[in-house]
Amino acid sequence: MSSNGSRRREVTVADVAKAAQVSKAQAARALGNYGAVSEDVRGRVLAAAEQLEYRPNELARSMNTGKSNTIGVVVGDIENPHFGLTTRGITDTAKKSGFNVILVNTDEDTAAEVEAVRVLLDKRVDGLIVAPASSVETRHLQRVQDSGRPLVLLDRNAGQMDVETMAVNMADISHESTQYLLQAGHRRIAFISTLKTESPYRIGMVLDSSQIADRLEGMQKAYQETGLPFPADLVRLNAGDADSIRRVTREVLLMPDPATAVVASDGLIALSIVEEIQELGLAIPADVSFLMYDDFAWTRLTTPPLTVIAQPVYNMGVAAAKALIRQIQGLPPQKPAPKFTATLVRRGSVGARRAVEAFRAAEIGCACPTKP
Amino acid sequence: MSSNGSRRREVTVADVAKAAQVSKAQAARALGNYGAVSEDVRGRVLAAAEQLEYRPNELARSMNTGKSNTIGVVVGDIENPHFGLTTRGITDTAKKSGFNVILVNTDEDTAAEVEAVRVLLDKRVDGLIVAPASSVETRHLQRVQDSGRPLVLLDRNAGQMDVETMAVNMADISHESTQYLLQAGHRRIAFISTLKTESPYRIGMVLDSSQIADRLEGMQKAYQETGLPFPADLVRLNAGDADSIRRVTREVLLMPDPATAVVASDGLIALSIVEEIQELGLAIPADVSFLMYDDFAWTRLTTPPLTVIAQPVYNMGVAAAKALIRQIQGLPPQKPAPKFTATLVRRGSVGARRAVEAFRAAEIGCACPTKP
DNA sequence: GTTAGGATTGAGACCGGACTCACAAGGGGT
DNA sequence: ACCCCTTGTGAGTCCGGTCTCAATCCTAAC
Repeated sequence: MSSNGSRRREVTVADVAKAAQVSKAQAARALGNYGAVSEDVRGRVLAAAEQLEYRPNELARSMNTGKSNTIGVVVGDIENPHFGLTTRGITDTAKKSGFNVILVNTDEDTAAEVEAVRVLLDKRVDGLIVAPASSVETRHLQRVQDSGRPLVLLDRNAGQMDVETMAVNMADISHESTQYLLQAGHRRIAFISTLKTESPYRIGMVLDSSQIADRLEGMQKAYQETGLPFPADLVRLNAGDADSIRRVTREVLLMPDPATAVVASDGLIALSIVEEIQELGLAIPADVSFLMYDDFAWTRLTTPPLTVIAQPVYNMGVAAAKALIRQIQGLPPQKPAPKFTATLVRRGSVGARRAVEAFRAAEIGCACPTKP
Repeated sequence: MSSNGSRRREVTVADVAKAAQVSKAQAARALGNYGAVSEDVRGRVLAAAEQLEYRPNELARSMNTGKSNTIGVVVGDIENPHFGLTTRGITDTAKKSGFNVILVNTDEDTAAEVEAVRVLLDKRVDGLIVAPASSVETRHLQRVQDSGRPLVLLDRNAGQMDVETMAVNMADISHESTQYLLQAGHRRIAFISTLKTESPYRIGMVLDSSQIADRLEGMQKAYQETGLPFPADLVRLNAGDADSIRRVTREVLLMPDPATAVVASDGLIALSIVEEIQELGLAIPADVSFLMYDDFAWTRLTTPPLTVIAQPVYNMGVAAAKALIRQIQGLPPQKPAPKFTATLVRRGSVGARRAVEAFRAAEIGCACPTKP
């Protein structure tokens, strides 16, 4: 109905001022609610504004206040409910303080992350929350700090940078859950992650992700304490897509000395692993024990319900946003930095180790010739 | 070279111009890559920019180009993987064309949505993608249209507004899946949704959500064709939180003439329903058949795998972003408006109706027999 | 040797608000 | 009546870019 072709010029303070027969300065004061304005003028201006459907141009406003009331959030993958919930925590909190969120997805690609940070900085966001893809490549984050723009990290830290970081202590929970598996009799525990690396894992390798590094450290510590050798051959990284996750799962379960327990690095990867286990005809936990990071609601619906490592993801999002906003407002960081602890939720997917023979049988019966 | 202490003033074109010993206009041309600039000047300017680590202020740029290269996305709940994936489709597509995304969560609250739209408009986004909470309260969307700002809707339409809308034909798929359930012998089919309404459902009621309305229409049509009465008493709305979902589930399954099949309106609600069914000691599909909207990976992991209505959510996100960007660039809408069809994925949670007596038994002696 | 015409260039006008400054008017104190 | 101080007000600057316009160069054509 209305002509949309010719975009009508937006109404500005000047227009309102003219309509209210006052100076632009007065109109601005009345609308911006600052300075001294007589009741008479205020009334006329507000009426005119209403009449003309005036809406302030936030861009212009941001321009000379230097505040955009917008924060940038850079995550690896919103599709992953882990980040979905965290994002929810961030946006909920941001909204309460009048901030909007520009969300950028990096697909865990550092180059994309660097670009994202640059663009957000160019857009003059008031601050950034980043779940860094790499804990090593951190120059871009350092640049954010240098420019004096507030920054808060999520999930993983960035080298030895001194930044507020909202993350659980992965080493501890990994240690605890590995102990749990070891106590159940497992010796061959596989750890499968999407983390991209140049070469296959070997002990002592420097990993790009502090989070994964910590988890492996926790595992090793548990093994060490028990005096058992750490099965580094079962640490499988680079399980990027569903196919490679499934292939890796097959490998660790069908190899000569197979894994008797599998740990999934996140909720997305877990889906493919469990599917593959089911497809191999193996039963959880009778044949293989299973443990995953992140507690999603669906993990209670499988048979058996899955044993998981629950992380307070929503709260971490909330805390990250709060910390960032505090920084933006120039307040000092919260006195005792908030600590987040993950908890091992024992449900039913971890059982006692079974005799290896069963696996051998499975291997032979499957007639799988794959062995690189 | 690197920063000294704190907040250095941002480098501007003027600074670069001075360093390169040219006028501000020339520097701007060289940097903005427009107008005529000699090789000599271009070189000096770019060198100076590099040297000073110049970064353009996108705010200022947006201000007089009128383009912010940002689109606003307003959804009900990012936590819901349905929107998570859609959002992924939107951001992926937007990024390819150089657009950023400001994401706002409304919690399916119309007031919040109105506010969100206003704020985004004030921020001068180039266009909006909205999954409207209400198909009735659409003044704010009309206002977007009137202002000539591009708009694309997701999932649900808005009254009789003429807007590009990316959504599946819910009536059709609902009709199809209801037929499927009816053919399996089910007569008492429950439909549970979070949709907020003033009063309980009754036939002919005007619903706020076109999507839910269409689904119910499809169900009714299927019943009508079979000459069977539509069990309006089993349509349960307002199942907002986990508790009420569970309560409603119990109600429809334990009432005198109980439902023999349950349809979950979305993937989030489905979790609680299935959990409650399991807790009641009922078996799927032996005791109750189950069907849900949205195909999430985890639905393949339950025993039995769940029968679902798969919607091309990612693609709808992609299409919405494409359509919006097309509008922003002033191009005409895609010739044949893209059609999205949902598909019924028959897995294993729908079975033949069981004798009602079984339910009576379950109701009376919920000394729930543990399943095999 | 001019001269037309395109390539370069700098000054300055915007964009739409926020904010500084100079100045007028009104009230109170002495 | 005089001075001080608190409001109220408009003109104009600024933020950091884009873009117009007129002036200046330079080179090929006449």
